[in-house]
Amino acid sequence: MGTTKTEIFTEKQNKLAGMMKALGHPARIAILQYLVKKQACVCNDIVGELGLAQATISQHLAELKKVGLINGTIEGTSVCYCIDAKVWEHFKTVFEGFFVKYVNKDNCC
Amino acid sequence: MGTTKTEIFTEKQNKLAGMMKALGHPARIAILQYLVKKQACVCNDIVGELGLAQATISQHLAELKKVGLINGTIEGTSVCYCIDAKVWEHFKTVFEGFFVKYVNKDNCC
DNA sequence: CCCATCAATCGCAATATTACGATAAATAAA
DNA sequence: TTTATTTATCGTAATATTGCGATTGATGGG
Repeated sequence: MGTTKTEIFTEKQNKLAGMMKALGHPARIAILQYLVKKQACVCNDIVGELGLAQATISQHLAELKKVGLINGTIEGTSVCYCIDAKVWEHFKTVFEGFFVKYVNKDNCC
Repeated sequence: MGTTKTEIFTEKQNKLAGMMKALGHPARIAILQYLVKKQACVCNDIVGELGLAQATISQHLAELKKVGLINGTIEGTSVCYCIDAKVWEHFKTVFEGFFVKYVNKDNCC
């Protein structure tokens, strides 16, 4: 128990849920919004922006990297992060695809 | 520790993250897809559709209800569920608003 | 009334997530 | 070389999530 039963769902369902989950934390939302706002690579002043410890930010960055939403490139002694435009677009498309499917009929409730 | 530090984020960031989190599990994705496919109120044959115990499904339904995505109306001895069109539309709009903000410039990474 | 059925809730166990201090590894500056 | 800075990782603690069996409360049929 305690583990999600991924084997009973389709690959697509698991993938979509994973994408949503990656965005399911305010720190990760904030990080992405910051990167979007800066419209450029951003060295890790993210730690200064949010009120979380460096180790915690690093963990959140790793999760965003895991789903491919951000890239990090080593820049001397620090690391620069930016949004992966292609993956960002993919997320957008997949999410739109999910929500577009519902056409409002006359439901009872 | 262990708790998300909601107080350091904006209301909007917390809300958006909460919405994403609600969709961050394949069972909840599957439930919504099923309701969308049926395009109608659906009594709890959802339990038969997915391979999860009744108690577990009930929990997932409760979470979807919590964010308002579905409504449940008592129909005799069973309960009928359907998607809340207004909230569905709201999710769609908010998600689109989040993703639209990124315009691809020439980034370094 | 008595029994069957359906769905929410309780209680529990297993696992995942969040957060942070401490440490390690890498590079830059002195 | 020594020191400072930056970031990933480790270890740990607190809390949340997932899943299920059992129970409860409600309704309908007999």
